[in-house]
Amino acid sequence: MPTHHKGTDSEVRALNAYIKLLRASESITARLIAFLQKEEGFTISQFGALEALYHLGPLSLKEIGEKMLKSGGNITTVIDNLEKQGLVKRQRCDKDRRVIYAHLTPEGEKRIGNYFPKHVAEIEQEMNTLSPEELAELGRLCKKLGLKK
Amino acid sequence: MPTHHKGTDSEVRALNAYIKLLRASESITARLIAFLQKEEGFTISQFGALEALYHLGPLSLKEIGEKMLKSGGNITTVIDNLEKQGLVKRQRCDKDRRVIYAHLTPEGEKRIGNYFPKHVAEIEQEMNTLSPEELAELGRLCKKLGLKK
DNA sequence: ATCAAATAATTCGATATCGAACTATTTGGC
DNA sequence: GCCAAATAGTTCGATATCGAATTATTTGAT
Repeated sequence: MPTHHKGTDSEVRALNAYIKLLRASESITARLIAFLQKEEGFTISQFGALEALYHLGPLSLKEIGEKMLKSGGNITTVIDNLEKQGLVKRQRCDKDRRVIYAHLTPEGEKRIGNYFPKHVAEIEQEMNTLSPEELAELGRLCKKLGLKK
Repeated sequence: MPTHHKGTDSEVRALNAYIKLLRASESITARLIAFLQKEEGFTISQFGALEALYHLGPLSLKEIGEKMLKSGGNITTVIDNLEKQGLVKRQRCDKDRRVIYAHLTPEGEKRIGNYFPKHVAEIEQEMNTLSPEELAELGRLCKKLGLKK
């Protein structure tokens, strides 16, 4: 058997908790992506962009990147692919011509508006293994971690 | 202002908890990836494969895919790139010639063996915002979620 | 008013990732 | 023993993702 890493107790506790956090997040998200794919054929990034535009209205590509925690080059690609599908349209800003806004087309609005409630229902199904109190506690602990740095 | 989704209380609780779970997992992982990139230049997938081989010994490509929850086609690519860098080597199995094992080269062993403790130390830094009791509770809640389905 | 620095978006090359089609090999039922 | 089905890996086309270089535009300091 190969040599294993020996950590301090504190490291072992941290590592175990992190692995479980990651597994939970990844496995739930994987099932949400599978559902999304089956229902609408959107990728998770396409869904993220559509959802931001749906809830916040037209956004610059930079703003979309900030919401989604993704690089500028990536947002260009994702919006390209949504525009090809006719779900989103670009519009250059008149005040500042460096900026380009993306907004939903009627078709895009319809598709995401139809899908979003199903997405939330799926999340509820995934999370309802936990009681309301447990959900609140999980939220509190995750918030503390996410704020780090 | 655009129209927002109205969900049941249960949906709202689930959605809020899920978003925090995702944010915590993504933001910690993003910082771990940045550190990994800076220290060793590995991608997260390369790290995942190296770490599995380091702790478990030689594995078939299929086994690596199962550990990493990734598709077969993806594992082929990741192992290709590690092999190009001379960190891993493929070896066809004699008993069952469909199977290919990957094993660390001495260079690969050295690189991952040197890096892994730093990785754990980073995780400890990230997670030590929470007390040992909170880490245990987080682990318990995440485990319950991950097991779903 | 001018020009350097900052900012927004795009492009490009590398890697990741999926899923489907394909190849090689093994296994199981007859 | 033979062939169909299962299994392991690869290939391919599409999308994602990063970070660095590039282009266009705006801003700020002098």
